[in-house]
Amino acid sequence: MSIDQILSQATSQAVKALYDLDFPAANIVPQTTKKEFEGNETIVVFPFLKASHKAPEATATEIGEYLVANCEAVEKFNVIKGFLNITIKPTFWTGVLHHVAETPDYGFVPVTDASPLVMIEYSSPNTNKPLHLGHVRNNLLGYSLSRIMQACGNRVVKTNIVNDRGIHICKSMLAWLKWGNGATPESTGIKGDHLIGDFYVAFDKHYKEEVKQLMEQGMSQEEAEKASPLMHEAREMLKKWEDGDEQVRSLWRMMNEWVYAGFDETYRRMGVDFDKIYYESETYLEGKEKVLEGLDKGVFYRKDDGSVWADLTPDGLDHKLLLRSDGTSVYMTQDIGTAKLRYQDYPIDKMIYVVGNEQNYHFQVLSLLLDKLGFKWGKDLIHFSYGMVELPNGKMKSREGTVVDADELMDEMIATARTMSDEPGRLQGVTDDEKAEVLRKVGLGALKYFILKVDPRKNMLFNPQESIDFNGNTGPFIQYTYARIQSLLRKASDDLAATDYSEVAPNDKEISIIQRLADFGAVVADAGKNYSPALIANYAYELAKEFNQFYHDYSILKEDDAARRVFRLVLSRTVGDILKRATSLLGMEMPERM
RNA sequence: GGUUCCGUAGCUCAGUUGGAUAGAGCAACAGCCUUCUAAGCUGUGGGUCUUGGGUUCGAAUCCCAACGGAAUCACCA
Repeated sequence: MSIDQILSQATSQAVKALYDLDFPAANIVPQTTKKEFEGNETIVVFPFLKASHKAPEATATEIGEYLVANCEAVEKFNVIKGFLNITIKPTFWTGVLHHVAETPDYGFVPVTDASPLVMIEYSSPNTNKPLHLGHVRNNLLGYSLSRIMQACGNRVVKTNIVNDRGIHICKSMLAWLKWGNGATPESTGIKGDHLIGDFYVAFDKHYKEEVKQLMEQGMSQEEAEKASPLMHEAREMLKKWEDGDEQVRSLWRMMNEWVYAGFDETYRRMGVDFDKIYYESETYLEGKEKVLEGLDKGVFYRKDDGSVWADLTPDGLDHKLLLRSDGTSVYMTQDIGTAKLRYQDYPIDKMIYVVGNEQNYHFQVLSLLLDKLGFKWGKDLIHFSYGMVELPNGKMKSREGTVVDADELMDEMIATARTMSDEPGRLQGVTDDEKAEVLRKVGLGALKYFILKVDPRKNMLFNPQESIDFNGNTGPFIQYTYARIQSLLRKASDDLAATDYSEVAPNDKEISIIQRLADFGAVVADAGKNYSPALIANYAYELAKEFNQFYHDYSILKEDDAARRVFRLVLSRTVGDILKRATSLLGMEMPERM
């Protein structure tokens, strides 16, 4: 049982004994005492005043006296206004440290076959261009979330729905046919996804040119866009694709393979993966049946022109189109189809979609529709809605060339890590391979932490000029702290298990670190409940920071008292363990030295 | 215009079932490498928590309104 729980229960008993007040222990949440005051844990007594009929100070004092008399862990207390500051017996904290240090997977809830099954959809790229900064945020959030949900005791299935069909792919294909001269990733040495992206840009360039010329001939922009022969050809191609034209299909397959090879490489570098990949080309027809089923059941209705709609006005929303008058699917229909397939494949208890906040409305509607169609997880599906990544001069626009490419970004991060590590004395005596590995971990760690430390819901700013910092509240700072601890442990010759440190009384700084270590479980649970990797990131930073201060204040290896020395080494090792475990939830890797 | 989200230091951000004097990092300035890793540590300066009401012992946090910003509101995906 944790200290918090002990105090909650004891306080609950105290108010019952003193004031005959039934106050559930679950509603009493002790807080860590602020640094300016003496004590470890603080209980706010204002809620008990009505029952005690006494002033806040008197009430707090009475409860404090009760706790000292009846609660084993409590040493003493002091009262300031309505705040009861409790000091826990120092050796009690040593026991807490021992518990955290000796519990494998402390803070993680074990997963069994009976655990709820959570499916997380993330990434969801289009196959006509390489991944950019926006995808990076999506991928990192999605992957981190999957780790967190797993740590909270869920079976997790990571899934990716690849948008591999549609007009955008045809644009790239058409451009390749027209101006590609048979270029392949092999012949050009360009990564497949980038090659396709280049053709997509080429199409757009020529198309814009065409529109411009048509407008000079007197058309309005709208007319010109409609009349464009290029766009017309692209649409023709899409039609042929849908009709299963073998030439178009084989070209499509070939180019998609190039893109997938490129994506795979990017995913691998980023450290994300998937358990199941769905392709829209295989699912986009599936939703129709489900919609017609809904039509039969009377949850949808048909208009005179044959189109099918859902009336969502009772839910405060609008009417939503589900099938066009020609019977074809729209975006929403496809998502219903994918939901159907997924539910056939897995017994899903909870579905999480990691998709940008520009689609909030879409998912609000999807939730209602899936619920109406009888999916048990439909009503409380989670749209993990994250904010846009903005650049100093506004949003990223692929057409204006202001995108930050994912591959380039990772390269730059690693290059920056290299210049930092070139300082004399750093990473000396390690092989080039090991060094490259450290640089990779640090560069990517910086990127991951930078993205994940901010509240996912908020838009965030990315400044490529200033790039990402490696000092202060950053991933490398946490990695550095970890590397330092490993160095310390390498130098400690003691057998850590041999010396009994249970009688060591920690000082304030040490208690503070132990408190934080013990908090880890609660932090993981909170992160899972709030779907927030940022909580983990901030926790890891605070822990690393506190340890760094501690590290500077004490010469651990030169400590004369053997028990104390072991105590500090165990404390250090445990901080390292927890840092590693916390950052693994962010997809970060810890280097043993840096 | 409807709906949703956001507004905290010069900048980027924490602050989560309402708690004590609102915190970090960056940037600026002043110190600390003969010591377990200086990607570090210590110190200084920096705030009308957008504004105005309300709820109460107590509000950055909850409610209402205004202002400012973002997203969305297609027989596009």
